[in-house]
Amino acid sequence: MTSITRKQEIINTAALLFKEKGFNAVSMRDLAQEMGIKAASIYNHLPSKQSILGAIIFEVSVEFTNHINSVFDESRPILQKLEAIITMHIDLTLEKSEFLACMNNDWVHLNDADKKQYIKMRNAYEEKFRTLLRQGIREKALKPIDQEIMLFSILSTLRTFYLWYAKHKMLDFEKVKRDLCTTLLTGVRS
Amino acid sequence: MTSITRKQEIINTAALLFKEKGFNAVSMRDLAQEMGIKAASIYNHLPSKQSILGAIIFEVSVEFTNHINSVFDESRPILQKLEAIITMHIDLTLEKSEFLACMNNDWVHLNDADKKQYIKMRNAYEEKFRTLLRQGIREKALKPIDQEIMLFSILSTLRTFYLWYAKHKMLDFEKVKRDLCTTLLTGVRS
DNA sequence: ATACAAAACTAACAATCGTTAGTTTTGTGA
DNA sequence: TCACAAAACTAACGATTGTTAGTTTTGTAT
Repeated sequence: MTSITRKQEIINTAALLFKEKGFNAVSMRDLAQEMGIKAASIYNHLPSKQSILGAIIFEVSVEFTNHINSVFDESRPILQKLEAIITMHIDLTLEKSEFLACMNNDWVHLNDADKKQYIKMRNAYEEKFRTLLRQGIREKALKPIDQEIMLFSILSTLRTFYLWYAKHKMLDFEKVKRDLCTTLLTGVRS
Repeated sequence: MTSITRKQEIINTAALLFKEKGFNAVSMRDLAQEMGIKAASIYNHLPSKQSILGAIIFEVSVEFTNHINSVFDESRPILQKLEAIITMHIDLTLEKSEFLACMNNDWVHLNDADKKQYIKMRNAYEEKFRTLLRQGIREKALKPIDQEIMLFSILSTLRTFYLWYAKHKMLDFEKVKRDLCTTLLTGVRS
């Protein structure tokens, strides 16, 4: 199975380059050079440039979907569920920050079919999140604030966490997790 | 002065297109077509494609810099200053969301000189923000949480607020402002 | 009506893009 | 050693890119 490995190598390298320059600013020749081969050789492993982007994005978006679904179905207090989701975002950021960056910035450049599916998955994810927030408000665990603003505020922080991670090379992972949970859930004001 | 007006028209149109497809996915011919002219005609008003991007980005980044500087120098309680900054971000999002989108997504594609200057301004902005947070912690107005996490959490929400605004056509502006301040400062937990 | 500048045009350039076809090299198992 | 597949290569294609040069149209003030 050296083929799958080679294919995955290309995808990983592409994610790295896409993160730094953006999908459209990276040519197949750039990617090939980074791999130490010629551009045409890439097509022995993958059918198109857009398919590489698709592979990158779905690799993480599927993970997000699976994780929120399993958390959603557990029977735990709301606040613990929210903490679990936040932790999951942080974990994924640590191990696949380039993939997350691509997903955030370059999903617009997916082909029509992939884009449609991605948006569908993202909407489903947000809907699960919204449901949890609604439940939290109903149970008086959360403030009666507009759920959309809550959702947006938390998600935008989690989604761009990879930018922050790139700068601060994560000294104490457990403290970061704790502080971020505190900030997002109970705010900064004392 | 119809020249300045025409130039600004091109810049505004470019911001709109760049927001939707990204800098590299918009050709000069795309932009020209949107203006109802030919690509070459654009060069009567602006020297290059990158200069358009520069004009867009510095138009807003200068505004951000000026506003935080004036808030910084006022003598008001910390929490009021933070609220003023949040409000400023919301206001700028309302009136110039395309410009903000370009700044967030496409600053990487500035030419070297412009990019250097942009990063410098952004760092200065963040440093002022950090100083305010530090002061807030010292005065016990804010929780003794890692300042970098506070800074990142608040800024990432404010910076991507334009994404949210695009979806929810802002029914009650004052309520949105209030709820966002509450969420960012005191959190969602009741 | 004339003069002049603003702003559009046509035509083309060199470079680069994603991709294909066909061929050669490399590595592995029988 | 032979066969075969994996994975690289060369060469080229048609399209598109940002940009330039030179020319014509449009609008305005005298």
